[in-house]
Amino acid sequence: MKTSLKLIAETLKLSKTTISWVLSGKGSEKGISEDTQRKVWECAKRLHYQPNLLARSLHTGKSSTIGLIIPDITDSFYSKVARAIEMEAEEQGYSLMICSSESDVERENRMIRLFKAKQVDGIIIAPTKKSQVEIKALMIEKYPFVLFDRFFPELDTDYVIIDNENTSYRVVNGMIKSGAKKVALITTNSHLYTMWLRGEGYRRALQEAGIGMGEQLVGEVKFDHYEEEINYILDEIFAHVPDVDGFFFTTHILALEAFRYFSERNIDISKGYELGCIHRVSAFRALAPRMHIARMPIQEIGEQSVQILMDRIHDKQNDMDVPRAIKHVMLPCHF
Amino acid sequence: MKTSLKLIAETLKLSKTTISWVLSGKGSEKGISEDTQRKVWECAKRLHYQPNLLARSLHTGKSSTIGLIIPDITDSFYSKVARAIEMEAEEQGYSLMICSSESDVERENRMIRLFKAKQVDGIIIAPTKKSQVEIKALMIEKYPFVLFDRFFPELDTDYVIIDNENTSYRVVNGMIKSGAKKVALITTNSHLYTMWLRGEGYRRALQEAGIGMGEQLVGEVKFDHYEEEINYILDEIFAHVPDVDGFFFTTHILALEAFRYFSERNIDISKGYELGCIHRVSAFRALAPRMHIARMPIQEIGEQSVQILMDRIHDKQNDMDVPRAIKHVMLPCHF
DNA sequence: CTGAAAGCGCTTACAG
DNA sequence: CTGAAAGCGCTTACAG
Repeated sequence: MKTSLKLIAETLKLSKTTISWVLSGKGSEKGISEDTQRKVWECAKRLHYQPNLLARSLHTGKSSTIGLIIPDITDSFYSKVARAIEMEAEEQGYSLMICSSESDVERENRMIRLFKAKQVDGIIIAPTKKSQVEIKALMIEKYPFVLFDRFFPELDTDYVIIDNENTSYRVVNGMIKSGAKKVALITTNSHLYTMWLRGEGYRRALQEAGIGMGEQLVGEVKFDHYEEEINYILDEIFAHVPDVDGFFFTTHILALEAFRYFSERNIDISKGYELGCIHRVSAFRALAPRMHIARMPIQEIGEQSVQILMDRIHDKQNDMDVPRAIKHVMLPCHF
Repeated sequence: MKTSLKLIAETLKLSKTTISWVLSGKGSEKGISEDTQRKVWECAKRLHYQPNLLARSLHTGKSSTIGLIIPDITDSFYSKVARAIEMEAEEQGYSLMICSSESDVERENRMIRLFKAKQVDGIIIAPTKKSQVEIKALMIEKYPFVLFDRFFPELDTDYVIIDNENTSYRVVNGMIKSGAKKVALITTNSHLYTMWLRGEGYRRALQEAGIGMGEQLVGEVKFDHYEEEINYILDEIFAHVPDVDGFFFTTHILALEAFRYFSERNIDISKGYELGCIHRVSAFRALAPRMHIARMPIQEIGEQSVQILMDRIHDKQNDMDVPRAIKHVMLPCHF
């Protein structure tokens, strides 16, 4: 038989109440004798008692668990944020459930519903473009949640993002300062506001420098088949702008794929080209030590997301009538 | 008020029982009139009813959830296996909780206890070397679990691993066939049986080829500070064996770090060197397209781990007296 | 065709 | 100092 409060109570001929008080550390506070307390602890240990957290949560109405939904667990950016969130949550006494939406709206919606059904206390989401149905439901129900990395300008939710426009601007600016005159933009998913902003920063940098831009320097990669498509797109750029001397990648995934292309085409990018990218992966130090990189503030994203969520959770549990203001956190990248 | 069975029952002036039957799809089976069923569904939808899975699990004794513990969620191998496991589990009607042990035994033990307290139906673990306390507890309690990637030869548990010895052998053999004569081994964590076996494969390949080996060709990197240590270790190898012409890395992380070293030292590994590695990351296609790589059978590891766990879970739920035999699955890598 | 009742394992007012 | 009792939201034998 599984060890439960009841079993301990019967063994010791005490009530479940007493056992519960002692084991939850309220023994002395409730005035239970030292002697009894010792016996209870001893017995719990002997029978390897493990409280059933489901039962506890069912009663208390809180699970001390938060859910995290990311588009892709194998993406180094998201997995690093996941780790930061896990650490921060743990510090706050919460455990984390991680799910991957695989950038699939339906999957993401399912995950949100599942988290709610499992009574997580709050949810952190890096949403997919069209995920509004369940997100709106969360808003209506006042279910604690916070978005990160991506958000919906038309929805008034908490979110934690990086300053995409300015980050891009600074990276591209650095490339120009280093001598690049014809900088190409390699990007993807521009329908995401986050990605669109990265394009804006690129454009502003070129404009300010009085450097020409144009359709021919912009490569929009469809993310579904980026491996093949990037070949075509880079080929096109080289064909139309033979003197291209810089590539700004809006994500590390595109950059890595481009390196594969350069290698296959025997293009030596170590001279004559300036490269730029948002988010650093370790391979870059070998592939392109001189690349202009904006490092994601992983730690800060994790901490802020958890912190905001904690506030929402506590507000809800304390039944605040006047909710605190929506938080929009925009973090700078590291250079 | 939160929508519950009770609320629907009161609204419809029916019993909770009826609502429960209908909503769990057993309406017709239990002979509940079409009309009532329609009403129940309509009402549930209107009130946005979401069953409380905690309550259900508490009653049924199963949570339809499995736990996964990996040493590092940001490691591309583990995160890919995690994704494979998530997909496979979902197909079996289970959802997944992922935790990272950060290669910390105490953390891992805590995670195992937490999973049990949350009543997950089973656990999949890529264990840290010394994690035996809670693993043994799982064995004693007959709690369903399966190890992957790493295992304990002295413990009789289910596990899914790759054929480490033979994989290494084949990679190094390929390097030798391509002309390498002085192949260095760059490895780490050799106290892990898994890693030790990879060294064994290397040694067998050299031996069979009648190629000399020796202390000077073996670099054991302490994993804690591998970034700095690999510099020292590679420097040593070049110093003592100037004509070294091959490097076999037992993990992709070491290989990536070595590429950074080669780049910093201006060593052109594209000629005159054979390289080998277990597990492929996308950067390799740009860094060293000719590298000899054994690709991890990610999908198979995920599927097999989940499958074995499912069997254990079902056996337990059906109270099998005669447990089925322990499963040791050893998968080949892809070449 | 439908319902009353017990129970999963906890917590927590309330009572003495 | 300790206990009896209710309740969290479900499911499921049992009864009619």
